[in-house]
Amino acid sequence: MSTHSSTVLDPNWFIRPTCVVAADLIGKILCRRVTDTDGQEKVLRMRITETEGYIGLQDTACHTHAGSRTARTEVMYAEGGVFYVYLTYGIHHMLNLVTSVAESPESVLIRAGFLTEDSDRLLNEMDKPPREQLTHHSQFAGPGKLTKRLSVSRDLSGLPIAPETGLWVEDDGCQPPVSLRPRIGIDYAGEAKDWLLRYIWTAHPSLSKP
DNA sequence: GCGGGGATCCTCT
DNA sequence: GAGGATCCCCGCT
Repeated sequence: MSTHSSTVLDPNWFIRPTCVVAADLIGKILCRRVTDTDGQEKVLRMRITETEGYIGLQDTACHTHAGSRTARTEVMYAEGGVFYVYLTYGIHHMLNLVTSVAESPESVLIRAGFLTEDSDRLLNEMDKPPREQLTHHSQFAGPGKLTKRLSVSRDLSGLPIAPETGLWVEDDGCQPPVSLRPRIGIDYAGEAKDWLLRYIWTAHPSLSKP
């Protein structure tokens, strides 16, 4: 049980420079409304430990590089405060939060986090296979695993980051130490692959990589 | 219409 | 550390 009070981040909170949002999101709580086995609505709460910024036209690792604008990437051109979800490697859904002003197609990828204690117990109870029930689920290291466990998929793309959509972010005042790293999995991106746009909760065990 | 590649993860060695 | 899973997306014809 948390004794801290949390406030919901308004979609307008994301209409700021992408690097600032990506750094500020470390320690915030990603909240997902789910239905448990009894048909009861519950909320899973995952504290964010790792993000990456993708900064639009000049960023060769970004889907909107050089102004590329397709049906998939259209939502990135919206005003900050909506989701951008896409499929990669044919398997994994990637959860992004669109940032900055309209026509500035940038976003923050959520890469890792860990469940609050209450949510960890809830997810264990919801898992059907007995073998899974013994597994400790609290660490969500990697963007594909994270979306799978939180049931995030493409149908959320373009919807607002708000409780009405069932996925939102809360702030309870947590301010962990943050370090910068190069982004993961973008070796093809020329000099942009070395940009320090990956933000991590310093030395946290839930990170996808140190 | 088609072909190649990808902001990953898991398994096997 | 290497490789396969698996399929949407995009660029080209």
